[in-house]
Amino acid sequence: MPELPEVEVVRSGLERWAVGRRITDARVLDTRSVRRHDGGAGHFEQALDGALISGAVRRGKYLWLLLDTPGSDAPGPFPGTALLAHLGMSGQLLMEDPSATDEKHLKVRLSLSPSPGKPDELRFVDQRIFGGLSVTSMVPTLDGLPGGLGSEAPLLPQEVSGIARDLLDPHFDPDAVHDVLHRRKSTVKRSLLDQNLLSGVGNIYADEALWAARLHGERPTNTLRRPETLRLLEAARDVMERALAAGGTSFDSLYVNVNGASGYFSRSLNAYGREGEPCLRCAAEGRQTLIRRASFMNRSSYFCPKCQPVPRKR
DNA sequence: CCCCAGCCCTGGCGGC
DNA sequence: TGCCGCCAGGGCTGGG
Repeated sequence: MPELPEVEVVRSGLERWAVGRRITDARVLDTRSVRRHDGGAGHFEQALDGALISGAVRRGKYLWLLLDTPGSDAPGPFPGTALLAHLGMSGQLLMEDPSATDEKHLKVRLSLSPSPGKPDELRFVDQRIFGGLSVTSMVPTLDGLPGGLGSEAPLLPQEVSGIARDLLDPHFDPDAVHDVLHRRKSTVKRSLLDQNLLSGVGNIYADEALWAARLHGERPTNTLRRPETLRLLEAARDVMERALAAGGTSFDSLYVNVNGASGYFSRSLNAYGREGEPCLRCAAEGRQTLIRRASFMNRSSYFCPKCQPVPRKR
């Protein structure tokens, strides 16, 4: 289940292996993987044909390849287009030699212009088809700041324009997030997962960040004090940075990075998935407390009832 | 503004 | 042994 660190691993891989090369052929093998593309699979293929990949950019869990398309105006104020990708639950972007056997769930194949020492195919593989690709137009960012990591241009794919900056973005503003939270009538975990407030945090890292910051996910946001918000955001950033340093965390064996190496990292999580197991912080302090699981938005939340006390009903 | 249910989808797994 | 139903996940839509 790729979350932000895994997507960043993919982005940096694409920057190294795909940027500067031209797409010489695009083939959609399963139209469901391009269902969000306006105009259908044929148009998707046509839009990529001959395009030069000039950058690899990410915001939250969205990543995109900047395209210079032949026949369009030369680089300049014209925003251009991008190949936008979301990996969903099980998406992979793999650089492969064309002779490599097709993956069972191969959905899209892009042939790239030859480049010494680099594989010539970029493949999109996706078992569960929650992810997808589309070719989309770029629009200006509202704040005039760079659209994401990997580009200084103040531009974003149109679909990403409503997605907030993520915790690894140099322009992320924690104080502004606190101000919104304090005004908002909601709860902390729900807001952590709100991609319009901050992006890139999924269910796993939300639980890990809450555990690290000793906050309960049902805590009303309007009771948060600024230091608590900053502690929580810092914890979330820290969890993601550590995962990124390790090459991307995932305990889903489906996930592999852009070079095909598994991003699996067997570091034990502190909260997520640990129902009935001891809270490690409590154990270190000489207590035995068991991690609890609760239903949340058709998913699960894991927390320590001692370090993360359930807020009183108001 | 906020919340929730439902949908997209596959395959692993538990239960019978 | 096989079949069925449940579960996991993010993002989006539409309705309350």
